[in-house]
Amino acid sequence: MSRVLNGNYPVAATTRERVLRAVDELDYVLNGPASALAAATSDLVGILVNDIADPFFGIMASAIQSEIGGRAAVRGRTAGGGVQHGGSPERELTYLTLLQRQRAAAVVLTGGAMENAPHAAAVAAKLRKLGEAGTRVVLCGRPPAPDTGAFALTFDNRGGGRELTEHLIGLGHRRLGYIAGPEERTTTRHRLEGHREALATHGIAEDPRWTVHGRYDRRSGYEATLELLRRDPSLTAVVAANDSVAMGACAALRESGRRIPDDVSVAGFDDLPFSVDAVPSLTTVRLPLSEAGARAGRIAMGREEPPPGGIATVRGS
Amino acid sequence: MSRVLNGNYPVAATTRERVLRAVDELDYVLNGPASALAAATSDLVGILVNDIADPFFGIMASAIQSEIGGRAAVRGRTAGGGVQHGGSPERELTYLTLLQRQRAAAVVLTGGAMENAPHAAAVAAKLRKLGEAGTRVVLCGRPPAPDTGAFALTFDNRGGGRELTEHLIGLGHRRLGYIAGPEERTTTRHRLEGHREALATHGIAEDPRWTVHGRYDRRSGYEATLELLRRDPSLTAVVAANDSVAMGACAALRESGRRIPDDVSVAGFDDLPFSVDAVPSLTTVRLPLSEAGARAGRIAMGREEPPPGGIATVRGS
DNA sequence: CTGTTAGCGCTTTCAG
DNA sequence: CTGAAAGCGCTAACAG
Repeated sequence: MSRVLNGNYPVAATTRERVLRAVDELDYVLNGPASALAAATSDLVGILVNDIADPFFGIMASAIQSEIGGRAAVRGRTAGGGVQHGGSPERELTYLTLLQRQRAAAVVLTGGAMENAPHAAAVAAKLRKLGEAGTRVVLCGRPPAPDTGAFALTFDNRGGGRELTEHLIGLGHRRLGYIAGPEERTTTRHRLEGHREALATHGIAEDPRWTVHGRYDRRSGYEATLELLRRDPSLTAVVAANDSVAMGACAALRESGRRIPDDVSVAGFDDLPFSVDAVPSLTTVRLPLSEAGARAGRIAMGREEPPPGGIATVRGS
Repeated sequence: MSRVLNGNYPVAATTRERVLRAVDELDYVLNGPASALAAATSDLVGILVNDIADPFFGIMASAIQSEIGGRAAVRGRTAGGGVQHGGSPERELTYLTLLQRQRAAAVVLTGGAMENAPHAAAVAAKLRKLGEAGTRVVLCGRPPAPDTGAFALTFDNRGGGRELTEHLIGLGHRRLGYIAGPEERTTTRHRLEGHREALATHGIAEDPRWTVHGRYDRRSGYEATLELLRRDPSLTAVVAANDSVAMGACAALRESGRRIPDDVSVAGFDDLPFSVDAVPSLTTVRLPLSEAGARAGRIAMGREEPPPGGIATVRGS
């Protein structure tokens, strides 16, 4: 009987005993879809990531998952694997619909959002609809989505970008290359804005040759660095969109015969586990991936009070 | 009407048109649980991983997912996140039951299995039951589970371990430390057996001081290396359970004032993306993570013929 | 505390 | 080709 299995109803100890034994003998397993249909809610929570092979998302997903104990469903946005075509808008919506179809109890969207206007509007509409249907929506490491009812735990990408560049400027650098992420992504834009703020603050004029866009992976960092060096061989520092890109940059610099950090300094973003082993070690901005993920997971489960106003910036320790 | 949405039934173009418009206007979304209940099958496929924050699993999961397009559900076995207590047996079974409850269309179990006898039997029983219920079960990077009906795509951990150690022996090493993974794991045992085979082949007597067990993470590699050096400071090579462990080993060696590879050689396993950036670069065994994952995904979807006999060893390229 | 009953929203027959 | 009807296995509400 459902009453004993769900434990949300008074049952005599003796009856419970009897039911439990029967369950055991027939190794009966509750039918999830039937429960979900009858109760009009499933206990699934969806986690949307760009690419689960990327530790940036893996770490957040792991933290979220550890908080929602045994009912996770991580769904990749882009396929990852072979063709890494960056976050594909259609797929993001498709996955959201899938979760909506499953009547998910909660959905956590991780990482930066795409800024393509129509797509952003479509996602916002979808989030609102999910919220109305009773699904808790949490944005983790992603900017707020106004008027959707979604809770947001954001990172201070702009501030991080600014501090990183200020650090390099403090070291005496005046010609800094910048390898940005894909265009039309909030993460890309915010980090770049922070970088520019730092330059402006210190009266360094921007040179358009010093910025190049790429993907968030190592190969892209390698190629972009080659391009940067071609455009201006006198650069003394390279700021990368994230740590993977920074690793690619290091490889390209080494191949070009430059020593790090003697000839050129390299800076990254995210502070992924492998960064500490880069030799010589990388300057990078630590993002509280685990902390944010854990908190997002708890909010998704309704076990933690959402931040006042529904929005909070999670700071590194 | 379900007939047009599922497209598995002849419908007049005009009727379809009418339905589609209505769907659009009401932004109607199919009720997943209801479909699953009525049809007695869901289209979910579960992916079990030890720790999604570990790129070893992330890469496989990504590849699997890219093949099952839009119906993945990655479920972590151990929580990952903070306390990395290795794969917990109970949780593995719990997740399997969860998938069984959801009437998953398929389940992919990734990575090594635990060798604890009662637990292994319990898992085998569960897999058999899943298979009987019509769920396709695929083991990816995991040894076969006899008589369960599960398909297995295994890695040649033993052969890889052997070749790795032979490579080091070929370089002239005679005193090799070995940092093994957690005990009672197939992966750990197979790699270690390969290592020992290589030693035996070349007439090198094993010294019990040279082997130490740890976890599959960087910190463990760091600590184990310190222990190894304490036991025998004259080691000239360290073979690690995987690349993360190898990174920790490198750090410990450097701190102890040893140069790599001049004083001590280090070897890893898995060939994860960051390994290439370890300087000087790490000798490591490439595991076909993506290839195996992709194939496992296709088999799970019924889009690829399972290997003859249900078992295949996936080889690196 | 416990037995009974009416749906949940779909898929799948079975007749038109 | 299309309408109608019978469940799928469970939960929740209602009487005992």
